[in-house]
Amino acid sequence: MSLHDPARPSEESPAERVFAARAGDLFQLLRDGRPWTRAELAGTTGLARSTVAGRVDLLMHSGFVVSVGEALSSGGRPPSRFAFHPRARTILAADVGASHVRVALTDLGGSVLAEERAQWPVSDGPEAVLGHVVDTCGRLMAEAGCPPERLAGIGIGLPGPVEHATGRPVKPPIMPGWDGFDVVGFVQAAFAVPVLVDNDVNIMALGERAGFWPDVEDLLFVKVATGIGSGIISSGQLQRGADGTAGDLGHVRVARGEGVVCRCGNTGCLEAIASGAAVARALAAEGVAVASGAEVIALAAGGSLPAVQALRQAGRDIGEVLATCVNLLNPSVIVIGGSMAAAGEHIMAGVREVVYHRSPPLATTNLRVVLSRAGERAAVMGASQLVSQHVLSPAGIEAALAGSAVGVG
Amino acid sequence: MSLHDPARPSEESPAERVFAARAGDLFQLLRDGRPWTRAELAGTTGLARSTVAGRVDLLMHSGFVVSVGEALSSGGRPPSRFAFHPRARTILAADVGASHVRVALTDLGGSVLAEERAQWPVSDGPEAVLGHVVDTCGRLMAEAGCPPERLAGIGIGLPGPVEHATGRPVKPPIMPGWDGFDVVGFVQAAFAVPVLVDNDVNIMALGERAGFWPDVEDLLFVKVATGIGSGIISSGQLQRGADGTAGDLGHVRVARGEGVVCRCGNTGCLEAIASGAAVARALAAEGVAVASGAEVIALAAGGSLPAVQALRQAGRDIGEVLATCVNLLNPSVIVIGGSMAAAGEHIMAGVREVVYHRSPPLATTNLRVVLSRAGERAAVMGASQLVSQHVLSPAGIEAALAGSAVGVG
DNA sequence: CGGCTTTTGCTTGTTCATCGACAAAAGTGC
DNA sequence: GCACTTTTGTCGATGAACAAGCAAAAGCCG
Repeated sequence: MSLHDPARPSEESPAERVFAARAGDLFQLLRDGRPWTRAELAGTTGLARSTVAGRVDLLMHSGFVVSVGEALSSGGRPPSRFAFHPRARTILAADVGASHVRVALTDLGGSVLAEERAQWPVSDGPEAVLGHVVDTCGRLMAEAGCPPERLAGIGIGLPGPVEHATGRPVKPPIMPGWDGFDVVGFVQAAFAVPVLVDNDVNIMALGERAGFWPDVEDLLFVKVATGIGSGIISSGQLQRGADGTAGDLGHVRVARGEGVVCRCGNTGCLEAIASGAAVARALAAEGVAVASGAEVIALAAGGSLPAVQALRQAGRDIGEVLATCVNLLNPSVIVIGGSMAAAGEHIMAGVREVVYHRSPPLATTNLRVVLSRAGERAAVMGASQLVSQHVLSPAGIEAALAGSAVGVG
Repeated sequence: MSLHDPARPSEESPAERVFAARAGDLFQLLRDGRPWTRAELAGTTGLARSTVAGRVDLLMHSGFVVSVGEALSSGGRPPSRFAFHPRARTILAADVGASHVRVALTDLGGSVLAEERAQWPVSDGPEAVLGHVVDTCGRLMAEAGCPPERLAGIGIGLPGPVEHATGRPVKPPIMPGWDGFDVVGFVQAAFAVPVLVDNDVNIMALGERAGFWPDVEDLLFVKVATGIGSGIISSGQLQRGADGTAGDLGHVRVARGEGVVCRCGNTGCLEAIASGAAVARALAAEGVAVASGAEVIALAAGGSLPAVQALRQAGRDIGEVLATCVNLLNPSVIVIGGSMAAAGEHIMAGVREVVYHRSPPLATTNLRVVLSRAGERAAVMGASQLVSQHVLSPAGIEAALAGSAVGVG
């Protein structure tokens, strides 16, 4: 802040210390993963060395922080260094898609330790699907030799609107039987740990950011697959909107879709002309034998000109909507993900072409439009992130410290 | 949170108290304006009565809280009640428009105590315009008999992109000479108080929310005047985007604008067909003698059918873009403001027509599209809010308490 | 190999916030 | 008018957090 506040003339010694009152706050400094010495911590927080030493002791006993050898000596005894230990606990992350379920075991840093994917239609209903999730969770834990008390929490992504606070799906269009289902309760019957649920696109945005854009405060993740959706991170925070339906790009109207009927009932929706299914349909109408978005991608990879052109056009259509998003949200990174992102540069070229042409110069000088780097793992990474955000927050650490100290592997 | 955290079995007495550690935090409870008794505060915070009593004493000495008589006795000594005292300090709020300057003196609750408006083109440059602002500020303070030490801060809205953190305009299109100007420094040379600067549409959103939608977390304020812009409040927080240009609705492409050249150089911008100037131009081309948006409104008020139709069409065009915003941001309230909002229901009818037709049912069941209630005062109310947010935050209150205690009027 | 430097662990004393109790104040109800 | 109830302000006690000081440990440097 560049503000001048006349109330405080110059004596700042007591006010500066407001910072790290508890061990949980001190831990936030260590979360960056870099090793710290006690002296460095004392210096940046302004706390006494003895205080810092006590806090660090506490954190090391809980296992969240471990010693990582010594730093170079500067003429005297070398300082010992320690850092956040992501392996202190594990997280179960589940990505429930329209027709598949992916479950991963990750550490607190989001690194995937084990993973399993299965075909499983979400239309089978919550008990069946979540039953499978719970089974797989148990199996992954057992195989990895991870005792239950090491489990920090479970994150779950669902392919529809979710009321994040309660973890219940809200009138999801493609999840029959799931409306209002108590996902948290069901899962906690098997694992007595925090369970966090969110929309799949939202957690993909979280995952992509946590893994590859940690310093970006305004990021838009666009999922292009059977449908089209987005997760919005503004001011470093996931934005869910009033009803948890924010980021619904699929049913935004685009000029070129005029007259095309969408599955939502309206006409002109982006999804009706640029989703994987829509592109395949358009090509099939031209006489090209394709039945799905995946086949279009395969064709384009093989050099088929119509397929390449169709993908590029889909990119332009998406870009049309993204240009509006840039005007509206002014993100610094737009990430294109989802299964259709496998078409790589074909779609990207179309997106970039329109976005950079249609957006105001001030908002595009710092704008990057990139392909997802997390790929298929974006969702489980995000689900893991959802949990680690919760568990590693100052309050979460305090709670863990107050509870039993769990040993580290 | 409905989360089950096994780390804490049942003994919650020390953890519950984490809440209100300082007087600034306790003050946040009192900010609602309702009167509280000490017992109520102790009950909701879990603090001891004696502790609460001390905090309240501190706050009353600073003047931010005053006694407001006694509550009804329930058989014993009646409890004394106290509440936030908005008159404890005053705020200067300036709304710099393209061709006018409005300066208001408000209290901490945002109530306007005195106000002055003058024609003053922003193109005269920062020294001239801000010189006028500072002069007017001084005059308002003197006339209201407000001593300098009662002034809590100054909020300023400017008609262009502003880097909020530094208070400097960033390449503003209609403010020659203002690019990068140190607004904060200039004003603080005259008044040694916090000075907060932001985009005018952003503060209008803040003002509308603070005054009329205090409980709404997701609000979109749309200003329709010479240009078209918006201020976005998501998760209760003003969203400025990566470069401070978020909410720029004016240059979003709309289908009906195809081929119409906008002042920004692109074609198809919303502003080129739906702003006050654009509507007037369109009517003039049809042979109706109008030169400005204000004249169109006057004509429509007089019953001119072409004017009414033109306004309604502008509403539809704006609604087209707002439907996209609803998909993207899922707000619970959209407020239409700016000078063209004086056309009232003509524009609103068009907006509602399209928004409710084009947006998904889940996002519109709780959506309200309303006219600005703050009207011309939205900007100064928002500027005031910008300052009060800063000053009445826990940290702000702590700082004020640490400084000198100022008497109350 | 010994002096020097730097970190570390421990201990001690101080400070500060909070709590609980108690007596005075200020009402109600009989 | 008196007993009872409820709030209020004050006071001492408790306990946690913190800063400072000191000796030991563990490396550099000559």
